[in-house]
Parts: sequence; structure tokens; C-alpha cells
Amino acid sequence: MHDYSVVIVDDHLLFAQALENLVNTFDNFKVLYQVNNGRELLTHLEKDEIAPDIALMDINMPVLNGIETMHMLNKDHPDIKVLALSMDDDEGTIIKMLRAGAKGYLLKDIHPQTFHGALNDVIHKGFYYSEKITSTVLSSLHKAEAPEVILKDREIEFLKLACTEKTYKEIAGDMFLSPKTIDGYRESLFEKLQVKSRVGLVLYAIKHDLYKI
Amino acid sequence: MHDYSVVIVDDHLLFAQALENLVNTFDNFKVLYQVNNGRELLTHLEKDEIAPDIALMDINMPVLNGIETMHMLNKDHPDIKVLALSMDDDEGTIIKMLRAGAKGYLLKDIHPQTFHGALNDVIHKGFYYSEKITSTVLSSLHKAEAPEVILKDREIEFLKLACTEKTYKEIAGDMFLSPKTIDGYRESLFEKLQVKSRVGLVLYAIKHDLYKI
DNA sequence: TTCAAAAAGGGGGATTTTCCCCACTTTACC
DNA sequence: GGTAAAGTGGGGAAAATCCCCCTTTTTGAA
Repeated sequence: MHDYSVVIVDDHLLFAQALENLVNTFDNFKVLYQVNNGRELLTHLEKDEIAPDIALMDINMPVLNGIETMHMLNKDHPDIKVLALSMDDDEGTIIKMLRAGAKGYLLKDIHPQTFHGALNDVIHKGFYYSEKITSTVLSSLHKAEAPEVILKDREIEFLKLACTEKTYKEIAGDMFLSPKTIDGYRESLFEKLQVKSRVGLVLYAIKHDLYKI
Repeated sequence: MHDYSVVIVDDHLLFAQALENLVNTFDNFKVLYQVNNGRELLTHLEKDEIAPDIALMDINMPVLNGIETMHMLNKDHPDIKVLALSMDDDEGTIIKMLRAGAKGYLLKDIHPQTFHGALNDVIHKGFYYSEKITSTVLSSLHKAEAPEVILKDREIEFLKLACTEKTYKEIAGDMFLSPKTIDGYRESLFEKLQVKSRVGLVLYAIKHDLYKI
């Protein structure tokens, strides 16, 4: 029985180093090296003959993030099993990462014992899905594939202004429209975005990054 | 020369375990135990005779967070040197934590070598401030001391509900208050937070992490 | 201990904003 | 040339905002 090789892709140096120590205490795994982001990983893989068995990869990284990196790996190194590792339990992120081909998704608050189990699973079964991730994925299947909301430019403009303390009357002024027209935008957005009030608009805009706080 | 004792207070089990391994590789430090949040730490300290030299403490924790925990430690265990450890480089958080008595503030992307240095500094010099933290603190001195907004529990409760699509009438129901009382909260918050509308409340709450999207 | 101030809960009522339904024009496009 | 949108608005109801008022409880300092 030989050791399986692991690389760590994470910009949190302290965490990465600590994680390396932890992985090295597992008797059948060995960390080859750490890199700080996806770009560095790809560079490494180009130069090295030996590819790792497993990549432990953070999702939020500078330069080249987890999801982008996954897509690159699929092309050039499909044999590397990627385990995503993140603070982020956002459903969308999880789904994207798994769809991109990650063999599992670990939240950083996972128990070390479970973590070892996850590594073993990925090697022997090819994947590891925690209970939480499984239920997230399953529940996402039930939701009718949200018909993608397409917003017109003018609607987006209005939506952004709705995220300020301006009154609709002022917004109308800013957009050179009658308050009643603005009222029309408001209403059609309520329908499109499935919200019931201006607060709903604000929350939607922030959640979808249309408005930065 | 004896080993200095360290406890780790972090709800990210994987990180905590990994960190423990890392600290144990430093020849003059030894991890006593880990706990998941401030409450557990306090419980531990009550029962144990031996107090640790250093507490490595995350800030965002469930149950009892870093800042609250600091305040408790000041009362009962002023000798424990606390090193805050966080992803969060938000200026307000840093200042609050240092003002609460933390001996240093580390971002989780710190280099392991530097980390060892920080531990040593805290033991021998009594504090460790990274360059980034120093400059943050210094630059904050220039800003006119924003008179700190103190929100009462009930106000915070209302503020969170104001970030939903509920009407004030519904919020009143949820809080078992008359709509008129809710109106009072709204008005006093407008004044306190210097906003002019419910949108302003929502933006304030989100910006100050009182409401998570 | 006492007295005043602040906090917490609530009210009346006027004004504005927001919300919902409906209707009219103008493009745009098949 | 018809039809479907986008763009524009009106009327009226409901909600939110605002300003003034009140009582009871808690707190803080003299």
C-alpha cells in the first residue's frame, strides 16, 4: 500500500500549512505541495511529471478561483480528484462546483475524523458527499428550474436606484420619467423577481450583486 | 525553558485541528485543548486549575463570539493573552477586538513562519501587531471618532425584521407589540442611524452584518 | 432614598409613498 | 397589417412616514 498524494490549493497560508500537517498525520496520505491559487496549481502541473491523486481546493481564491480552476483541470488533468473546501455553504456555489466536476464538497467546519473519511472515500469510491451537501443538492432538484430572469437595461437602472433612499418620485426625476412610469417598473419587477415590496427589490439586488453595499 | 500552553477557540473544526497540529510543531508551544466557541472556553476555564498562556480565538463564532468572549475574559481571566484570528479584515471588527483587550489580530492568510513569530512576540513582548493591522489602526485614528451607535436588543430585533418583506403591522405582530410602538422604533432608528427610509434601515443592517442575506 | 431622566410601550391623525389594476400610445417585428 | 412588447400614465386603496401626544417602568445620580 502506497501513500496517496495530495496538493493543497488555498490562499489562506495558515490554514493551508495547518491542513498539510493534518493530512500528513493520516497514514496513507502525503501532501506534495501547497499553492495559493488555481493559476499556481496549473503552472505547477505543467512543470511536474507527477500529478497528485487529490487536490484540496478552496473556492474563493484570488487570481483563479475554484470553479474556474475546475474547468481548466477538466481539460488537462481529468484524473486529479478535486475536493472543494470552503466556508461557503451557498447552494449556488455548491451546485456550480459539483457540476464543474468536483468529487466532493467539504465545509471548513468538518470534523477532522470525517475529513480523513472523505479523503478515503474519494480515493476508493471516487466521491464524497456529506449529508448536508447531499440534502442541498437533492432539495435543489425539487425546485423548478428557476426560469432565468432577464432584466432590461432600464429595469436594472431602476433596480439600482431602488436600493437607495430616494423616493420613487426622485427616481423618476433621475430617469427622466413620470412617477407613474416608475410605478410600472416597480410592478413588473415585483412580478419578475417574485417579491412583494421595495425591501424585496433591495434584497434581490444585493443578493445578485446588482447593487454593492 | 518550558512550553507555553495554547488553547484554540474556533468553530471550524478542521481548521482548529489543523492549527493544533501546526502549533505543536513549534518547539516551545503546546496546545492544551480546543473548544468551539467562547461559551465552551469559559466553561473549561471554570473547571480547570491550569489556565493557558495564550488563547487563539476566532471572532465569528456561534453562541458566544470573540468580542463578547474577550469581555468575559477580562473580568475573570485577565492573564490569558488572546490572539484574535479571523478571515475578517473589517476595520471596525479589528478595532473592537483590540479595544476589548486582544494582544494581537491575525488574518487567517498569515504565513506560518510569521504566525510562530506572533506567538513568540505575544509571550515575550506582550503583543503582536502585523503591519496591516498597525496601519489600519493608525488610519482609523485620523477619522473623526464616529459616535458609536448603541442599539437596544429590541431595536436590533426590529431592524432584522425590517429587512424582510413583512409590513410593519406584521412585524408588530411578530414582536407582540402595537403597530404604534413599532412606529416608535422606526422613528428612533431613523434618527440613530441617520437614515430616511426603510431602505436605509435595510442597507444599514446589511452593511453592519446585523442581517445576513 | 428619592427624584428626575431615560427607556419602553402605545395613540391620533395628517401627509406621502407605495402598491395594484387598468388604459393608452409607440415601436418592433413577423 | 396585426400583435406583442415596451413605454407611458391615471385612479384609488393601502402602507409607510411623520409629528405631536400620553403612561408606566427602569435607571442613575444626588
